Amino acid sequence: MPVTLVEVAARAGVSPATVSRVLNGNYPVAESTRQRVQQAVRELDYVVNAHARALLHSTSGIVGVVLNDASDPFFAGIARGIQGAAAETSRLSVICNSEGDPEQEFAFLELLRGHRADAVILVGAAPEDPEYLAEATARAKGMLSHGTRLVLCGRPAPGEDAPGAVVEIDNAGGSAAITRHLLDLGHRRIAYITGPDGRTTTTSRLAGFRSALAEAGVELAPDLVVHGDFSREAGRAGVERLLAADADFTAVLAANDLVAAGAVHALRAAGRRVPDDVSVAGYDDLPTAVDVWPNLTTVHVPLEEIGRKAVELAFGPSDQDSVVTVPTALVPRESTAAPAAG
Amino acid sequence: MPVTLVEVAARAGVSPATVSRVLNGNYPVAESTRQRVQQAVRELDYVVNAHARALLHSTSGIVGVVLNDASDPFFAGIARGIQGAAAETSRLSVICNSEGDPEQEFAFLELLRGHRADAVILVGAAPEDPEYLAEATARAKGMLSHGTRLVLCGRPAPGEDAPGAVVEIDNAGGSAAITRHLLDLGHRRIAYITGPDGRTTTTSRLAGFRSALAEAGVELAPDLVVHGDFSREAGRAGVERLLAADADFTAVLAANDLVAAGAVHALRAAGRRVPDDVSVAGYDDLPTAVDVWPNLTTVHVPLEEIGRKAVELAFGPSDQDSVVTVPTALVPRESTAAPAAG
DNA sequence: CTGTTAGCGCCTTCAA
DNA sequence: TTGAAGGCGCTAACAG
Repeated sequence: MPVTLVEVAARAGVSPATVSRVLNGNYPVAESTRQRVQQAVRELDYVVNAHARALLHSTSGIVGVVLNDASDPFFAGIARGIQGAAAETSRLSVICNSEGDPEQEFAFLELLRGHRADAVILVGAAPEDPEYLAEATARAKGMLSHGTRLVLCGRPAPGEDAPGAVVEIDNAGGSAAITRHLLDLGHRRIAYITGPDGRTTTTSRLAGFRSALAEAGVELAPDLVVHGDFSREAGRAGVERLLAADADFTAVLAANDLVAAGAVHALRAAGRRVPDDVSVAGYDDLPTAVDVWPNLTTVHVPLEEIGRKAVELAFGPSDQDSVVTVPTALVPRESTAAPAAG
Repeated sequence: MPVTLVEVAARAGVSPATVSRVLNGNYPVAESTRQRVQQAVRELDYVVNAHARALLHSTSGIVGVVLNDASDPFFAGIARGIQGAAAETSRLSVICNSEGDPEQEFAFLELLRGHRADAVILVGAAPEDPEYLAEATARAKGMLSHGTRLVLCGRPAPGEDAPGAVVEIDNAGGSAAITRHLLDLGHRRIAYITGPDGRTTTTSRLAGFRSALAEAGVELAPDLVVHGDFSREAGRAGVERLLAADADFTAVLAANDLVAAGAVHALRAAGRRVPDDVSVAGYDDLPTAVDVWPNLTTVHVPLEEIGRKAVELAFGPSDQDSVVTVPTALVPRESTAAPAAG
């Protein structure tokens, strides 16, 4: 149904090759001929078939992005950066929501490979399951050997020998920094609501928290760590569990800002004032951190920049695999304060 | 670099045609042959070249989504629905952020046409500029005549004769409903912070507000309508302008929840309690509506469902262009209450 | 400067 | 049940 180059050629009274040359502009064509061709292109409303072109070049101009859920503000931020950087080089970014399901993730990888994506960017925490790791590494090798660049984004490289570039977030560092912030305010009994179990991000953020406590010589009561995921609901449930267990804490550090938002709610519902009675801190500095009242103290993660960096690595000149670690920064706001005396 | 079907054929000791038949499964092949072919496919880690296939079928399996900004929760919600529905039919969704710029929007349309997208879904409010309308209508006709389905989502059809399917949001209706909610609580001096000027969504939400007031016989002071966009900042600035002008109001209705969140902030900063001194209401029921304190009274818009509906229209059996209007629903929460006496 | 030719990877007749 | 041949739309050689 769409117009083809041959039809344009016929209309302009030239050969297909000439039309192609006008379109691509990498070749001398007489001005008058060019005019006629462009005229015909406009009249027929012709657009080159990207597939036919991809067949020749074995490059498609598409960037695959595989993430848990693009409507989650964390992923949305990164995806935005990727999309922007890709668009600047006339590349199309294809977003695939894996819902955190490895099977779906692999299925999308396959689809993208079929479309000969120039690069695939895997965003977000990875399962720590060794079986997954093995499979992922194998897939990664497959993609690379078939000419698709692979970038891991927000997750560490699956192993020493695993190929591909990596944009890591300094999760442990940021987590330690915000923990020290709470310690500096005078908190000693800090509860922690984790992310989903068995994910790299969860582990490293928790590790940062523990290490900062250890460094300060503060012991962590085991009942102060409650498991959750990255949702508001987890924050609410986490605080409710802490309160039900009558746990003794003056601050809550949450795996991310959504969890922190949920925690603030639950605390308020239980009649505890934030930060007067309990301080709450989050992570990621999502846009919603300033919707929460009091505004969340959190750790800024430059999401959009991470996305751009990933594209840069994907198409950068460097042929060797590189690892970039993006720094994080403490953002003190109103949800944290010194603990009440006593 | 990637493996081709011919190589698989060679490895399996059969002809390319046979491999193709095994892959597509629409044709009888001897069981033993099938086995050998599948073996070869696995060994070589072969994936069909989607471009070569697209060349034959003139269908690509991709759905283009053009929106302002996928990291905006409104668009993110719709995009999520689209992506889910598309994935269920093995289609890839390509997200393009136009940043609200018509030129970029058209550029993406061009790109998507080049990729022979099976359908293009245009999401979000459209400029009301007649020049834009004309251009958009022309483009739409072009796409359709070249075999790409077009669905407008969250914007009205550009005109009577404009082609394509439409998923409309009942903006005027929802806006009228929430206005009545405020009226029922006893508010008479309601300020309104609008969306960006000259956009269909802005206009229809404002119209709903006005019509509900008119219906109730309440006159609207012109200084109570302040212009903004769909951001938190606009909400903040809007309230500050109202306060600076010493405007007389007991409630603020915002164009969406982000604006409402900003409004709540500014009111609190000015020492006005919500809802005791001033009620605030939003629109869209974005996830962040419950992060705001007090939780926002708003109008629920089924974003994900809208996305799914759009895909349905795009690939549904119906050949005629259809218009679906998605209903909205009032969600009363804590940010609205009866005005203080006096 | 322009036209002709061949082929990218695959699928679909048509024959065998 | 399988193979051979042609062509989808385009571009990169190679002539002219």
